[in-house]
Amino acid sequence: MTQDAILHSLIAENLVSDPAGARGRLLREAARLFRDKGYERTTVRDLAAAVGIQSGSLFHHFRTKEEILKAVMVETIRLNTALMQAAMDAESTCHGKLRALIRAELEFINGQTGEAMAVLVYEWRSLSEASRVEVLELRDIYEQLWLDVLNAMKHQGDLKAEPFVVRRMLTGALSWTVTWYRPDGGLSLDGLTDQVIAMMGLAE
Amino acid sequence: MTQDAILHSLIAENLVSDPAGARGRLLREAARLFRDKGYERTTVRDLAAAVGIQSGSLFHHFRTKEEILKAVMVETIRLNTALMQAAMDAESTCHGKLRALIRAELEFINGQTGEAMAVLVYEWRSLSEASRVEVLELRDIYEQLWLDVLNAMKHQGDLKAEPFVVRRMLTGALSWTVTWYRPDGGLSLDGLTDQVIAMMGLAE
DNA sequence: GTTTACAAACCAAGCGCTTGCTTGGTATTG
DNA sequence: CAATACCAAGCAAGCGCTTGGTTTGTAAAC
Repeated sequence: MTQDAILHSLIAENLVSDPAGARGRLLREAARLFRDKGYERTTVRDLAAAVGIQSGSLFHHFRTKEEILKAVMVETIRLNTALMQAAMDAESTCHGKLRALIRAELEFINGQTGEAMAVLVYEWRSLSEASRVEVLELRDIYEQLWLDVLNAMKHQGDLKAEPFVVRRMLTGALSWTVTWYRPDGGLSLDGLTDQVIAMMGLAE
Repeated sequence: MTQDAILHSLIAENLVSDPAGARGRLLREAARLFRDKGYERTTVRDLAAAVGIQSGSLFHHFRTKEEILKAVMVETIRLNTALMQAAMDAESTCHGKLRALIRAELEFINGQTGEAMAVLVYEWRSLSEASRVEVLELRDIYEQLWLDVLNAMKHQGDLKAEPFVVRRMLTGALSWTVTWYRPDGGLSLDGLTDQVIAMMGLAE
């Protein structure tokens, strides 16, 4: 299944919004604004202007501003979990799977869904308690993909540190790339993935 | 020089505020509130209430709310740069220096200055352009300490990846610990430092 | 050792503005 | 001809910050 096929099957199941639709376009703009200015600094007037409607009209699509934030996060996790699962399944060895996970997450963070990923990582404080629970449940599924691979590597002796610590370190390290890495610079995404593998002393 | 001696010499030079004074106490509470709720969600009324004064009285000490944020950041960098320099100077080998840097940064993030460090890392978007320049200048000094050590290790062959990439990965990984690591749990700060070294394949 | 002078620290009140959101009505679409 | 999508206007609340006046700490003057 191609990335595009995965996206469209999720759209068909109503798990993510069609980026071409009104709702999808709003979520895309919202992600960009939330990342650039932060959720609190982004006003409903900003959001409305970004898609060319009046601020009041937003509330036909979402009951509250926070619901927009939650939707950005939920849809992003759903899509990226599916994409990541597919990327991992294509590999046979643990080493290959780990590389696929790192590569995929770097792509999420620095590619098309980058705005939304940054929001997911850095704006969870702005979620209400209820929304937080909902988002965390989805995140646990995503995280389990990582832990399964890292645990296997630990058993094989390829990994010296504790898997859950390593995953958390990688979460921080990879998400932080959004603040400094530019895909159009001298370092490609594959090159960046190589650097992470090398930093972990796993290069062949 | 002990950590306490370093702190007091900086206070004497008027580079950081005495934590016992009115200004110091406010900055401490501000750091806590900014970390817990974010800068935007924290109101001047929150800040004033935290130190037991009226909101308007804040503006005798700081001209704007943003000046409070800047002060938290600037004073934190100044203190931590001095502490880190001292921790590094106490080591002779590159490996020892790197461990000291990692250990020190983990301490900054998860210790007493933890609130302020989290603000420094995650709230820079709320700074005005002018303040940002000022803070970045101080940060460059701090970062150079890391790069010097990592460059030396690269030359010695202990490090396979690019120093500037490694530093940025470590920045993300270490600062992210604030979201999950609890010093009173089963893992000590030294243990956590060991995990980082092990993850980099540098354990002996 | 009391008085006087003065600045720093603070309070009570509130101004002007922006915020998220509501309302009542009008196009547009199937 | 209903449902959906939207607009124009604005409300109530909360925001950063200002203002005019009072308390408090301190140190010289008597």
